[in-house]
Amino acid sequence: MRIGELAERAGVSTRALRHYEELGLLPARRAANGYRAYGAEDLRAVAEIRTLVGLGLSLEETRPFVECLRAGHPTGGSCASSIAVYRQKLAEVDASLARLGAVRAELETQLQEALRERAPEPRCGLTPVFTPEGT
Amino acid sequence: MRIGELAERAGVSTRALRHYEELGLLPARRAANGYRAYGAEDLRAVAEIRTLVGLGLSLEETRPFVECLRAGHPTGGSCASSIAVYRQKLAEVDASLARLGAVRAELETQLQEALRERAPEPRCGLTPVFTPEGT
DNA sequence: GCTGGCGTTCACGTCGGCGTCAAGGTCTAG
DNA sequence: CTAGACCTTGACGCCGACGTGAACGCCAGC
Repeated sequence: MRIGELAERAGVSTRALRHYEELGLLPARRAANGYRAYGAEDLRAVAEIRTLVGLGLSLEETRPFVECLRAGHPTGGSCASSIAVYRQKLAEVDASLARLGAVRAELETQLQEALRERAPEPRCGLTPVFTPEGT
Repeated sequence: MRIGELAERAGVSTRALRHYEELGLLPARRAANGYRAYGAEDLRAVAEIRTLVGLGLSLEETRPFVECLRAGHPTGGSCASSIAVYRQKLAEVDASLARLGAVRAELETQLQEALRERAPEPRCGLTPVFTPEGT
């Protein structure tokens, strides 16, 4: 399989594949004419990369997984280094969630405060009034 | 107040202040010698910017707030355009929270699955064993 | 006058993950 | 033979928010 086919089957650009190769994530055999030659295991590797990137890992962070696959393990997550990355990422995501939750609360507070300032005399008991600025 | 003092009092770099000026966020008066001259309202503006950036807004998104301040309003959030940004940001944060929650769940799943693969024969009933790879 | 600490503008570097040319080589079908 | 569809390497562009350095001006104190 050449780079175009792999790209299409993996749903990525050829540029991306070359980029992965530059990073050493996806070393390619070469045909006699210099064209990159890929196999099914490479499709597997690219799929693993895209899945993990989709979960928020950087390309560098996918390296243990890809190397794990290349080492013959059934899944990229079977190795200790991959599991360490999972744990670390999980911790990072938890931290992000906590921070984002706090940010959300603060945004909500600020918004309500701003709304109070702009509506100093709310007419209670009336149905909500259409306010063009609120769009 | 010159740029160095404002930078120190606001807790940002002079480069950042010049960057804000480039963006038109922080126009500065000039002294006779060409030095930028700032007042208390500029300190206020920079504080507003930093607070909002801390909440995840881009510099561009702080523009309505800064202009609101400059227009003489008591707070940067008093204007309709600022409130719109608040609402939009809140929606974005909610989306991020939802997505990040899903990602967290998926990471957790993958981690557990990976752990199961690596420990096919758990010795039940024993106290947890120290596993150096799990660090 | 000279040093040192401020200020000025200009402009390139950084980080990640590629996009997008440019200039060419390779192979296949007509 | 030639078009055109693939491939190659090399290298610059992009986004945001500045960092960093060069080369220079301004001003206070000694």
